[in-house]
Amino acid sequence: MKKITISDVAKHANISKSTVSQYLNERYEYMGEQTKQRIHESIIELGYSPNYLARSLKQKKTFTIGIMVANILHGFSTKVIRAIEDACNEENIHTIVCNTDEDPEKEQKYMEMLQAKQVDGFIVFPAGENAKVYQRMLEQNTPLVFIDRIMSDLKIDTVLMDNERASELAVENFAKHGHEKLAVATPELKPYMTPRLERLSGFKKALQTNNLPVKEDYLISENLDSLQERLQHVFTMEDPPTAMLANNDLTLVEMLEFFKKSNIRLPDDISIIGIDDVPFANVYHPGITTIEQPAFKIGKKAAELLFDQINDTASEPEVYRFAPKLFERESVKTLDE
Amino acid sequence: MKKITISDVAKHANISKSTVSQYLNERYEYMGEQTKQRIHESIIELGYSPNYLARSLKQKKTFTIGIMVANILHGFSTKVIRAIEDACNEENIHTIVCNTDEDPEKEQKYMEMLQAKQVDGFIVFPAGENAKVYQRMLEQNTPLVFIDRIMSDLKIDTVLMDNERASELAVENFAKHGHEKLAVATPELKPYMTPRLERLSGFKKALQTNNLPVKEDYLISENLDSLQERLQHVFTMEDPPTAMLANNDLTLVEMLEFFKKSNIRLPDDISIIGIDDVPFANVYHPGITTIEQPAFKIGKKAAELLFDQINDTASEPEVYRFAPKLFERESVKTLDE
DNA sequence: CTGTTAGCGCTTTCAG
DNA sequence: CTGAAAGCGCTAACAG
Repeated sequence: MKKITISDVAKHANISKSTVSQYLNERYEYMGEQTKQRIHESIIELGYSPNYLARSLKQKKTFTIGIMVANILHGFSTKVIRAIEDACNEENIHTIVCNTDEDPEKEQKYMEMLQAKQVDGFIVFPAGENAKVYQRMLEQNTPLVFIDRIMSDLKIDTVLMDNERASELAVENFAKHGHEKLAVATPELKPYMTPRLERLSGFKKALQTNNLPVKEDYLISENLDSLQERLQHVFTMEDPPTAMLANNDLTLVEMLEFFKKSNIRLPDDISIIGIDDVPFANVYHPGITTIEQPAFKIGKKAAELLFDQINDTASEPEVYRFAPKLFERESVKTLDE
Repeated sequence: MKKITISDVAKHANISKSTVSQYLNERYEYMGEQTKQRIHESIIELGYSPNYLARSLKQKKTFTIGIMVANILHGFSTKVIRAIEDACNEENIHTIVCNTDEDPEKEQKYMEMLQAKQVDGFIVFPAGENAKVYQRMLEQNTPLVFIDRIMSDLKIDTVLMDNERASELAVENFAKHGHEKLAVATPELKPYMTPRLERLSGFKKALQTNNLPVKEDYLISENLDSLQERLQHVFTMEDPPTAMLANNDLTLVEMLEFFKKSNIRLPDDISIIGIDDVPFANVYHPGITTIEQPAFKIGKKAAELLFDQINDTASEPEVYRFAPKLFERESVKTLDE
């Protein structure tokens, strides 16, 4: 089946290409009613469908954006992406999402290929040390917004959760229930991993403002692979914590696995709170108190900021933070005096 | 910053456009070593990056495919997508994924827009009654492969799990542990929802081959919203089941919620198995025996089939089924005589 | 080994 | 109100 083009339609309707083009772009201000009719009929008769590629080439706009994410398998990313896609759908924009696996080279390659495909902009969860790449985009005026990680050297719109507030929420909840020996577990820290860093610093700050002791041994930052060993160590200390914050969902799962294996009972032996939403929070025994990231708000905002940049209606780049929300369930035990 | 094009490079290198084009496409068979050098230098000096749009227009190939999925928030879809993207990455193909929310109109609109963008093909989780749309694609020779749902009227490559086998696996496991009163819960059935249908039919068949009674009351197919009520009813019958299969992850969660609320203990009061992988299977008390879909294999195969169609190396359309895998944990109790 | 030429399918002045 | 013509950036014969 041969591709049929605008010229075929024009010929069929006995009219010129440009008029058909006008019609397609709904610029029928001065167009004859019957011309319109004729075009319309020809289009359906021929089963014409326009070639956006050609249009984009001319208009220098593809109505396509790129999203760079570490891994779509991660729940937070997936939600953010969904929110972005919903926002894009309203504007008839499509999204190409790429998994960088936290590999800066892979990210760079993807971004360059998408640029070659002339995408209108990028929303990226930055994969670490790629500053020069972003810098170049900036210089080329490529619309760009970051999610989740702040790169302080770069003037780029960034949207993320108020991570310090999240830890604070957790600490306050533990404190309210009478806990004083608070621990936190976070995966390995890297300088560009804003959320982990901020959640940890927020935790420490909150300890202080709540006049709670900060014990270095309780501040666990460890590769997920070896987290369980580390926990093993902490929970065989003579004065183990009574409450523990999981800095993200993966950490939570590791913790739970460890507790299960070690026969440490929730919430009697240990109270926990997890940052990040997990699908089983409700059905677990006990239900797990969680602090959710406003993933949809974050995605929506990021999309809006990008659209503003694309449409040249953007203001100065800023960092936008969204409030976390605590869902109290049963995993924090109330301690009596 | 003005976009710099192939002509600029040609001019800068004192050479013609076509030679530069050759260079870019690595057809430097007869190209002078120094010409190559010159081009190379000009390219970096000018910071040239090719415009794939223009190339695609000419070549009639965009190296982009569309994926239509009900909702990326669903775990199975996400995994399949990830597998597809990995396969695409090897071929330098990009994917545009669209959420249809099971809405055929939305699906149709998306597919038509992507066709207008000249994508090279589609992988789709069909959203129900859109046969005419697919039919048209077929007639236009648009490469197309289905995942998860079979549309028997259409000759289209389809890849999915062997769903009947999954239920059979569950029944066998229950039987092995001495259970005879087996129930199954599935969300609402629609004629095009192959997996649900097949899992249910597989369940019944397996009951028979294992000489187990099939009791209609135990075959629960219900909207997720009202599933809990229905379970309530089943578990207050005089002769409740001792084992129950959750036909998918969402159903599992509903079931667990119900059991928790109703103080029905796992696995003492009820044994369960869930089809679909869930992130908490291991950490739950008790660990939940699950039957996993080979999502990655499915995604990979779908991508390969699509590539074959794109490259005109495809054989006759077929249905490909992949084996499920059972992970035994602690949610099935062994019954004594 | 390199340059010329003619498009890919569409949009967009600019005349008429 | 409609048509002619140029051109978006690149590729692909075909000459030379």
